[in-house]
Amino acid sequence: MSNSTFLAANFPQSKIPNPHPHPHPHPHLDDQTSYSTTHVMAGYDHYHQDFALSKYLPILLELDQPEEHAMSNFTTTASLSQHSTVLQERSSGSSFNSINKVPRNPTHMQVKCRSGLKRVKMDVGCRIAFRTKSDIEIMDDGFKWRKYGKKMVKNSPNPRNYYRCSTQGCNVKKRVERDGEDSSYVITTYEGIHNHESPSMVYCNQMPLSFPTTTAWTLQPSHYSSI
DNA sequence: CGAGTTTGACCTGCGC
DNA sequence: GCGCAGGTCAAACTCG
Repeated sequence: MSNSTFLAANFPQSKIPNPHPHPHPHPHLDDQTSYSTTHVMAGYDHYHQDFALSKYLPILLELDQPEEHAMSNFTTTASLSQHSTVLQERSSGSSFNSINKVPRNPTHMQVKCRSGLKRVKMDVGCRIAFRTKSDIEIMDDGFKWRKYGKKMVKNSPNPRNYYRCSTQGCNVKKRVERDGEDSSYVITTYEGIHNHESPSMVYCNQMPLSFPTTTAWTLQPSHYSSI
C-alpha cells in the first residue's frame, strides 16, 4: 500500500481541504478531489509547503484516529517532495486531573500531585517539524509571527529562532533553524493549532482561498468574482 | 509612537 | 544536588 493511499483511507475526505479550490496553479490537482497530506503537499512548491503544513496538518491530526496511526502516517511520510520532509508530529496528551491556577507562562499550568503543586507543560494539540530546502529562513505562510527568542543550540553552528503567532489569543509557536548537517535546509517546527484564519485569507464566492499572499497575487484578478 | 527585534537573564527539566 | 541545555521573559533598542 502506498503512503498516499494509506493516508486517504484513514482520513475522512470531507475534512481535508482542497489547497487550490479555483482556479489553482497546479493542473495535476483536480477541483473535485479531496486531499491526503501527501496530496496537499504535492500541490505546493517548496516555498509554500511551510504554509501548507502549518494550515493543513493540524486539521489532519485532529481527526479521530489512534495515536499510533497518526505517528506512523507522518513519520513514514518521509519524502513529501524533493525538498521537504516531515520529521515528527503530534505531542502526547496529558492526563492531569486538576488545574490549579494559570502561571506566568501561558504554555504551562500547575497541577496537584502527591507532593503538592507541580508546573507542567500544557498539551499544545500538535507539533509538526519539517525540513525545507530554502535560501531564506522566513517563508510567508500567511500568518503573522513575532520573534521572542533566539538561542544557540548544541551540535549546531546555527542559532534557533523562536516565533509566536502575533494574533491575540493564539498560542501557536514555531521554531526555525538551519539544519546543522546541511545548512541549505531550514527546519521549521510548528506547535499548536491556529484558532483563527490566516490574515492573508482571500475569499472567492464566499469560500476562503487558502493561499499565502505571494501565491494569491499570481492569479489573474478576473478569476475573483468577489473579494 | 507603536510594533517588532535583540539579547542577557532567568526558569525548568533532565541526566548524572 | 549540581550542571547543562532548551525555552521563555522582558527591558532596551530599532525601524517605519
